[in-house]
Amino acid sequence: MDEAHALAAFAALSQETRLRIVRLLVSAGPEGMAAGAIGEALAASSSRLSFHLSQLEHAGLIQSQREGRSIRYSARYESLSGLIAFLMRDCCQGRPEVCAPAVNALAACCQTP
Amino acid sequence: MDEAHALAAFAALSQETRLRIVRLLVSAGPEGMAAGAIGEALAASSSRLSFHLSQLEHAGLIQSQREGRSIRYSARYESLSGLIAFLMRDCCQGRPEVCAPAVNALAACCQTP
DNA sequence: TCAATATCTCAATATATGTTGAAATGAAAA
DNA sequence: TTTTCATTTCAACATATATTGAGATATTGA
Repeated sequence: MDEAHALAAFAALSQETRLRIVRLLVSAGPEGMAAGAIGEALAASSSRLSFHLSQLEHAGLIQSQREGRSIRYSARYESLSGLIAFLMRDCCQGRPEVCAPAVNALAACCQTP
Repeated sequence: MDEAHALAAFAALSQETRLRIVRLLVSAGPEGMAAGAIGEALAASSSRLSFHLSQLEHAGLIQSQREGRSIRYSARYESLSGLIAFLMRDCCQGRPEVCAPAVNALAACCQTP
């Protein structure tokens, strides 16, 4: 993850519809969801949804795969990880207590059974 | 961290100068840096810097404290943690391997001695 | 108090972004 | 091979954002 990619990713995440799409896909897991299902979940028109999905894909935050008539979108977890790592790089400088809250906050998501 | 705050934070991070400021302050530690030192490090004019610092502060990503003639800015680590947690909420759905890369990427920042 | 330093505010300008609705594309089923 | 379904493209419009330079405000030291 370099600065240009991080900027594109943050810009993509700074729009309501797109942030909702990403969060929906993050919680949908690696299987993702068909575009139509996403649009239904978010009450977005097809052209609006398509516009935002394409922005997210260009930013590298999601990926797509055709499946019959539908197109299935899923979160790219590696990009999200990379973005987080880029933002927090060198956060400690030898004092882990500084960024421990961030580490714990993220680790907590893995303990929701 | 709610959606509105997350959107404001991502919008703040989606601009080159502001992303650089945040990363500079993240690695500067809790003591932060004076506005002048930030401007010097980033080669930004005073009005431009002031504009972006104020956006970042409004977004809750940094905080300021006057110190004599200068104003010292520092990263708000709790906000960054909250943002990460908001983005990745429910990423696992019982399958920790899905978001383990993100957890590891962040934890790695604390092991740079 | 006066001058110097540090930072902020404002107005003008330029640029980028999101929404809508209609029409086009592409794949599958009848 | 025509129809149906799912998604994308396009143009027009409205809105938001970043930069610049000049001037204003606040704090300190002479």
